[in-house]
Amino acid sequence: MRGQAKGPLDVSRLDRTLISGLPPFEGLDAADLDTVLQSARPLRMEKDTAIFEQDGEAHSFFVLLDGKVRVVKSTVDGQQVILRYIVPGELLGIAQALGRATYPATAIAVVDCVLLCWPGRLWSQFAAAFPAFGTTTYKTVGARLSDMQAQVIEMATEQVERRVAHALLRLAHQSGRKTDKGVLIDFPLSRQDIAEMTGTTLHTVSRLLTAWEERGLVSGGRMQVCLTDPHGLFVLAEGGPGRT
Amino acid sequence: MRGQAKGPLDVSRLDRTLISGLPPFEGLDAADLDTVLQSARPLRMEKDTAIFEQDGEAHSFFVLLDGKVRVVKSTVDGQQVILRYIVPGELLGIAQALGRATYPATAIAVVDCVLLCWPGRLWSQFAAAFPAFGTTTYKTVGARLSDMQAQVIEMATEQVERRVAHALLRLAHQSGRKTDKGVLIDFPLSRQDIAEMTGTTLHTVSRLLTAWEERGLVSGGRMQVCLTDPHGLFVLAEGGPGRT
DNA sequence: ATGCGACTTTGCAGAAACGCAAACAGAACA
DNA sequence: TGTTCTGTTTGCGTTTCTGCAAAGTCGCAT
Repeated sequence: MRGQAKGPLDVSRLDRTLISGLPPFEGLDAADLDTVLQSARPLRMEKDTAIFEQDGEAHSFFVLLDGKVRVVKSTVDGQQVILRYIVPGELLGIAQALGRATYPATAIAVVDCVLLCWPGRLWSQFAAAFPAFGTTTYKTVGARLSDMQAQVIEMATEQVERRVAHALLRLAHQSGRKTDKGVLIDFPLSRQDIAEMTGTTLHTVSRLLTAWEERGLVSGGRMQVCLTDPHGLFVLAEGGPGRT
Repeated sequence: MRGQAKGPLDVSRLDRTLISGLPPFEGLDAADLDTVLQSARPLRMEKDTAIFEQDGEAHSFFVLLDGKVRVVKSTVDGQQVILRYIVPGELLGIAQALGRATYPATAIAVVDCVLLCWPGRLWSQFAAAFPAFGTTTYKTVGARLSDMQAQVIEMATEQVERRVAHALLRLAHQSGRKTDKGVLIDFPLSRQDIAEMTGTTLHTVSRLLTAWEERGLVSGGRMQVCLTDPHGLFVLAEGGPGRT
């Protein structure tokens, strides 16, 4: 079992410092945190396993402590769309907060992950007992609504090249790690994944990335993307003139 | 001043029956409704005027009592995208509920409208005093998040013809009126509007509609669309075989 | 070391949709 | 009753992007 010796992340004994810094629990004092933790259950998910599935009964909600999670929705005819990536500290599976009985999407561990998990019925209790928790959750939902609206607008008004550039910049911003080569997107990411984020095909993504690599904007690799010139990519993503 | 003699919609004296049946106020008793109404201000908006503007200070939230409202977002370079249409009984401008200080989009009266309006700071008071109000609001937000996700998926996976068909079916479902010719979309709707809902151009929409008219699926008119064969359109929107 | 499976690249043909431009139609207004 | 303005149609050339096919590459397991 790997991921066991992951530095400070020992969930064998739930300590309030695990969650004390996280946005959803901001404004809760030590006693509150302990209460919350008492009903929490730690959870390890291996890479490429599903944390919950679209249309499955929404039995629990989660906080991601470590790792990366991909939120995917599938169409009836089997196509997939990646709605967002979740990074440590974020809530996921909060169907309850929205009055839903089933999960609207599937969540998949992109790497080995550590989460905390609560029974869904506790959500309303937490929200009632700790107003700050409810408030920040709803802010999160509001932020996700904003994100989705932004994505709709992007897909409606921008063409593929810029959409892909934007997607990479967002990922780099969210999960980028500075290296000597540039900003590396810090989890395995295939061309297919990028295609599913931007509503295009892996072919087009591949062509774009090779073109960009020739222009020195990115450097690739199998399941791996590194932005060698983030600013150049930004110029391309915003109104910059196309290729000259 | 038109719209004045609009049947039962007399807002000169605010009566609790104005809002008693509406989803956001479900579960409030007569006294609660009166309390809510005491701080409400009725508002008439003429056709084509803005109820609130994108990035403007979120001073108020609203309930639409009569009319139709278009929610629009503009990009930096002036392109517009129609995010949704609001029908009577729905809340709008609930930026406060999401912890936002400014409106994320512009709302425009598509026809002459009647609304109720409350100062934004009252939102949290209402939510605290009338839990049902808060809960249903959040369900609304959740539903809108779902809608947006669905739209992202649609734009990512379906091509223009189907997107337009879906958009028309949604509008017909939301605001359709049965006539002898079929289901008429009950407010002025230009080709350009349809284009802005679906992320395409008015040219393409026009071409599609004429093609459909020839196949007997819709019948057009200036600022007006009528679905003469909703089921045929549905078949086209879902996986049905393209033109034979 | 070798073979398998996955991810990736690349070429080419063709479809989908755009962009421009011009003509057209209908409503509103004077 | 004309005139203007806004919305609509339509043709044509062009770009963008897809879809398919085939080959290449890399990591991993045996």
